[in-house]
Amino acid sequence: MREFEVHGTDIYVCCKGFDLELTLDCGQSFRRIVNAEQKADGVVILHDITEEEFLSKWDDYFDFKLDYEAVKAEFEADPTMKKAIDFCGGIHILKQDPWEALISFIISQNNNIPRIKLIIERLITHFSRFPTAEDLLTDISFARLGFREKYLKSAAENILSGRVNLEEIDKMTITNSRQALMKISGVGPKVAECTLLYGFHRLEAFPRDVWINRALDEFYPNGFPYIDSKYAGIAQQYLFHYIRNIKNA
DNA sequence: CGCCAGGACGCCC
DNA sequence: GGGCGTCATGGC
Repeated sequence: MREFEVHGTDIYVCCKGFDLELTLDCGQSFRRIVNAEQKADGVVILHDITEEEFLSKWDDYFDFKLDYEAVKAEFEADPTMKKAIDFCGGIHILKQDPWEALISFIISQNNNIPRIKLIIERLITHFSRFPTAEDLLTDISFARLGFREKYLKSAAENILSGRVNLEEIDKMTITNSRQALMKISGVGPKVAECTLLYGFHRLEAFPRDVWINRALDEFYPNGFPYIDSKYAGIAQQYLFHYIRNIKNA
């Protein structure tokens, strides 16, 4: 749980263990939408916002109200998770816009993070905003999406027709929400899971990408002990960042 | 030249 | 149900 103070147009937030840069650049988000800086351990300044904006938006975006120290304590009984948490336990799971998470993770498939960021940057530069469904139905060949272009158009069509309704998905059981998202061509189990975790903040969602599968094969040949935790997605994020970065260290 | 990147699809058996 | 080639693009 966080505490905060208002200083003019800035908000000072103190949230034990939180690491801003790690959270923003650990592969869950592909663009920076906040003007903020880390001042000390767990202390962050959010610039140019009001208290109302903090409480209605950024407090949820950064998931400041969940007690991550308690969540981590649950996972630390496992030696590999202990190492991962020591390495990157400052990560919070961002609560991003569901539409943006959906589109971003469709782009992410069989792609690398720098190029995902580049493609999203091209789209935003062209449309002067994160692309809407209508935007995506125009000529977007400039973005050089490759085979993913048709998948973005499928997403846009399904949203505009109402066949896929993000507001309804938000209220569904996770099993039904997975099924609903996968009605979009180009959305399989992994993209659906990422959309649920990072867009709908379903912290029990557990995306399995190539890195997580490597980590599971290497460290958990008999199964991941926290796969059914209500916070499995948080454990997944620690493991993901750990396995990706420890190898080249 | 090859292999890989926060996968999904279509086709095969 | 599982296995495998293919799909654009770009970095190394």
